[in-house]
Amino acid sequence: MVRKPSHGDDSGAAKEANKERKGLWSPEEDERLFTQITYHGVSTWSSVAQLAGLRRSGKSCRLRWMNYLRPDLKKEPISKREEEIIISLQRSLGNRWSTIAARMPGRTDNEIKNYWNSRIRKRLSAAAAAAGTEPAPPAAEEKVKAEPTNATTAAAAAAPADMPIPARFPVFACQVFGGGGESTPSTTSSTQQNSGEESEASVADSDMIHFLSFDDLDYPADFLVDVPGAMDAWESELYPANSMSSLY
DNA sequence: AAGACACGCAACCGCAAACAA
DNA sequence: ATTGTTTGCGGTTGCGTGTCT
Repeated sequence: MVRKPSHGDDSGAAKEANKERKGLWSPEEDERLFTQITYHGVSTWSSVAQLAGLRRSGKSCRLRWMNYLRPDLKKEPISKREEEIIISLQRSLGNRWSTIAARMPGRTDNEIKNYWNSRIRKRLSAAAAAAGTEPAPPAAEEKVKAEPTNATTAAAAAAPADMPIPARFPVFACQVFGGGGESTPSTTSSTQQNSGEESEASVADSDMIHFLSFDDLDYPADFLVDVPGAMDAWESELYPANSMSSLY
């Protein structure tokens, strides 16, 4: 795969004009895509590309929107706290980056995957090498369902016996576009409603993006994923349809 | 100052699942 | 039931940039 730094540079030939563009996105392309989705939403991604006048595949448009243009993305670097969450979720779920990302508001699967591959994995490997042990293998699907693991036990031990599973884990409330109606992109139209105060807050300030990040929590990262049922309880309360991916 | 190297990140690819005709 | 299309995911690649020698 060869990817040229081609943005804005279409070497002119007429037959090239109909060719799909690849490579980095230009600011103009970003603007076209953003405007198209903001004002008209998404029916199919290939139609978005067409309507926006972009010579990009629908797939490429989707990726650009999901990983870069989406207004609800966090721009700041991944925090220490978030890193703990990633490590913990990866241990429980394996390399299911989209599932992990769904539990980390404002973060994308690509971002988390990159962060894992470029930083955490190396660090864990180095630490394991220093300790003379193999790095822990990615969690298998069965591991999640299996008997409590050492990590689980450790986390359970770390959490006070009487620590209740919080009624509500950190709430992700995102209402990007005010007003609704036609101008509301379909990509956000399925934003889940939360019960209670958070949902009211998100509606009250409808042009703002609200996050209550993991950093606001007092619970240890392990606790979020290792206490059996905790995540499910959280997820099912916030997302009754059990469809985290429908957020986007 | 310049070349080599390492790292982070954006974006591609292939595949599988979901959906529509 | 079958076929074609679209979407979503995870793995991978390679460019751009910072750091080191």
